[in-house]
Amino acid sequence: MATDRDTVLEAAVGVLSRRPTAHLDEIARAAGISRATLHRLFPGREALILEVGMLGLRRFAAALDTAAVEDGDARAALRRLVDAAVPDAALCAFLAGENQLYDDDRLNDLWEVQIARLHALFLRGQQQGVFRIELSAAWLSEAFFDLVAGIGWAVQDGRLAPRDAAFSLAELFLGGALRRPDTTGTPESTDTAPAVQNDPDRKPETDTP
Amino acid sequence: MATDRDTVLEAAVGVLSRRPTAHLDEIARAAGISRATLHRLFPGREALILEVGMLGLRRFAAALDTAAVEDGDARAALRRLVDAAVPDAALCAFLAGENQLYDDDRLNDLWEVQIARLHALFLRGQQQGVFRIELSAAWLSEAFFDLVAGIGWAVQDGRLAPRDAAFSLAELFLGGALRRPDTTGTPESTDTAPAVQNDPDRKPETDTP
DNA sequence: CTATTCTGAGACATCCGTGTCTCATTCGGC
DNA sequence: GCCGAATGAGACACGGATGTCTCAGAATAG
Repeated sequence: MATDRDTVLEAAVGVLSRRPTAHLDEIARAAGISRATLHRLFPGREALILEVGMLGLRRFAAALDTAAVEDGDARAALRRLVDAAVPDAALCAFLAGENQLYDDDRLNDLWEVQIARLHALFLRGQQQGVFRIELSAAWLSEAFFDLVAGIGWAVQDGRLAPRDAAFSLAELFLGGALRRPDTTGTPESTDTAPAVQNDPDRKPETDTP
Repeated sequence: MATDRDTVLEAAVGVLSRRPTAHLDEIARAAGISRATLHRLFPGREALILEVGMLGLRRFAAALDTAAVEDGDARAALRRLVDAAVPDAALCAFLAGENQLYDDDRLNDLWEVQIARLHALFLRGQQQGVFRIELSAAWLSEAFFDLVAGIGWAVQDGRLAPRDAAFSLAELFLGGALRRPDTTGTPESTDTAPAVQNDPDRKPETDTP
């Protein structure tokens, strides 16, 4: 069944996102299968890496879809995207580290499309007056993806609790590190939760001890 | 002379930060030397990688020193750190991607020390009321380093102009992506440059076309 | 100008990961 | 309980990167 392949791919990500040069032995062990079965599922290392990348891009594209980033207020859309993308942050971490070494056309095209959607989101937000215009939309896109990857690494290594991931990402990226001098009555607290309290309707996610 | 070694190491970073599996041939060519000379300078691949990591950590430690992150207002200290660290962002990008695969004690110890200094800076800033306390100092440290690495990648690939690097990093990290509803009269614009203009006294850096 | 040192180019052996094979064992269906 | 399919374990050859060597040419000091 296809689920089996995806399970193996996710296990592979867990190893490859931290050590791109990991041997196939290690990946197979992490997936709980033998090297022979790994070879039966994927013709070779190159094919495995490619499929991991494709899985990551499919997940990120799905996150953009479920978040409906093309609709409505850009700030709310970004918050939705954070919630949708954080569960697959490990995949994104892998993509962030390895996307430049691919030379597969399908994957590169898919990558460009997703980045363009992210870019469009920030551009729209700037036109709406929601996002700052002093920072280019391209940089906002890239920095957002870098932080998603950082979330993935931090969660994977146990430095960040999964339940804090979405909040940490959204708050830092949207509001920055500086404490707001006075959060009462700021216009941006009208339709979203204020910066100083947790978003109550984010899903708690499973803890990984 | 030792400068020669560092020159080779910087060339190696330019290749390794994007492709950790690059062959020694490629690294030697990027450094403008032959593979034989590369072997004369560094006993082997492992030693080369290790020295690249050590160089990155030394540079980052030097940036922490010159920025005097232990002194004064935390926000101003962070801005100084940004200016000091951005020129070596490529080194930091390499460290961010590879620091977990080292098992050298010297390097790991040095790494821990620098991260602790960064952590202390954010903790101090939180105690001063400068940085937000809803985000843990550990996450702020990690996210900051991730963004420095992102700056390094973006500049290296030509997606971000070097002259915009420090500004983009400082503004996004400190202020976030959301447009401030009203920047006039905020206490945080008293001792540092306002958010919307570039820092005039940062060094311009050479453009890489 | 000469001698010393350093560098580049190439050849060579070695090591390690990969890809493929076979065979015993186990799981699941009948 | 029997049979087929799938899996795991191991062996083995291949390929490529690495490490080491030699030698010719260039650079530099004297």
